[in-house]
Amino acid sequence: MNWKERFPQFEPGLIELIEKEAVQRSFNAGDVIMRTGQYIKSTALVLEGRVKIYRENQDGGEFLMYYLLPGQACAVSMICAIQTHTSEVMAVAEEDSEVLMIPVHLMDDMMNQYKTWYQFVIQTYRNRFDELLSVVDNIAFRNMDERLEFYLKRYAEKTGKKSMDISHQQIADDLNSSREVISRLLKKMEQRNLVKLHRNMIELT
Amino acid sequence: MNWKERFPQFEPGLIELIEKEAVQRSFNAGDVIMRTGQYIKSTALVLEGRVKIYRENQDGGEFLMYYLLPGQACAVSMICAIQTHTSEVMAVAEEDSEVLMIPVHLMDDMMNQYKTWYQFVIQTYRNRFDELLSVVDNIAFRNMDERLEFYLKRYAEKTGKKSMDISHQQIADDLNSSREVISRLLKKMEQRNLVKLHRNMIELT
DNA sequence: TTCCGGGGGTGACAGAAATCACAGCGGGTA
DNA sequence: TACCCGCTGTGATTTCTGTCACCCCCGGAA
Repeated sequence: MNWKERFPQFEPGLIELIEKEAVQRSFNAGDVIMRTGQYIKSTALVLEGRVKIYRENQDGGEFLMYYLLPGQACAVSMICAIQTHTSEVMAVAEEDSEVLMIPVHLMDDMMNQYKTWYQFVIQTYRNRFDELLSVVDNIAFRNMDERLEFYLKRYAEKTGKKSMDISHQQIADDLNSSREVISRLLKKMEQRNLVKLHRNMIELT
Repeated sequence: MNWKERFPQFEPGLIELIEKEAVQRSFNAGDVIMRTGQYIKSTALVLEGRVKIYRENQDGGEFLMYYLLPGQACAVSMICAIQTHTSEVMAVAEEDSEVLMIPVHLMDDMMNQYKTWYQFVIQTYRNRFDELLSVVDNIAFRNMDERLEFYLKRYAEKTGKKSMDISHQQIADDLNSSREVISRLLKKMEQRNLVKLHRNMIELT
């Protein structure tokens, strides 16, 4: 699939510029696309696959904030590009993914010259901001059992799948919890007929 | 103080437009400037005082996200203005405050016509996004004792004061915790010589 | 002065979650 | 086949936090 079909709203001049200056990169499932603290040279637009954005702390803890789907962009890379120049988050490919990398030095001109780009950036800020607000809701107001349900439900929404190939340990990492807690909560959910548990796979019902 | 001195970066045409269309409003300490779910008619720029932005949940819980100081604006009111049309947060004046209200129907034109406004909006998104990231850090990775320390330290930074006129109950509300927990943690901080406790007042040392 | 309500201290307890310990199971590899 | 390692289940224990009960203290109002 051609990348342009992911961004039909872009105007011709912008498409031409991106065509000339941007680089398309492929990542395998599990690859780290961007590390916390890494110098940011490009803004990333997702073309195919699915990317998870994590917040990390010093002690090796990590916390899944949200997903990026095809047609979406990393708001953080747009922000960091101009402010701090190093990434505040980690981006990981959850599936094999295609990503379009646009050098940050072009951002200013693109914002000024191409209205469709400007609208895209504003829209990206808005969507990610909204998403961050619901992340705050979850960790500020909800217990782990509700956060786990939200986690599974969101996965189903984002992927359209009703089964998840994932270990309890990975879920615990995403929620910054521990494997035992997640196992126990999943068992309770199974007793309530919300899920069926298998090895390395969870069926959502 | 004239409002223009708070926004020296604005260009003449923009100042003229704001002068003509915006309304300046005064709030007393404790006044609610905007409620969750309220229809948004204006974008708010803070001229004087200090405004606290809260996220609320259905059960009456609230959670302080960040402060707005003079010269800053509510990113949420910019976002909601166009997307959902109702506020996702609550804004409360912590001190007597002056706020400039700009009707949202002007936003589109202002973004297009006035580069200094556009830059201001982008900058606002960035700052609030960064602030939200550190909020996520705190509640995702830190225990209540560290969150309390962050809360006090941030207050000192934002106000430049080294004493806080506030009850333990109000702190508990801001952190979505309970009065007893905050009292106990403050006592421990006092034993470590980080604070001195008084009635309705905390001295930061 | 007395009364009363809000602020603050403290112990007892309950529930959520993290941690430790250990056992069974399954799938891949030597 | 035998082995190993990662995934899962489960009990015991501890820590953190929220909740309940009850106390005293202060300051303003009557």
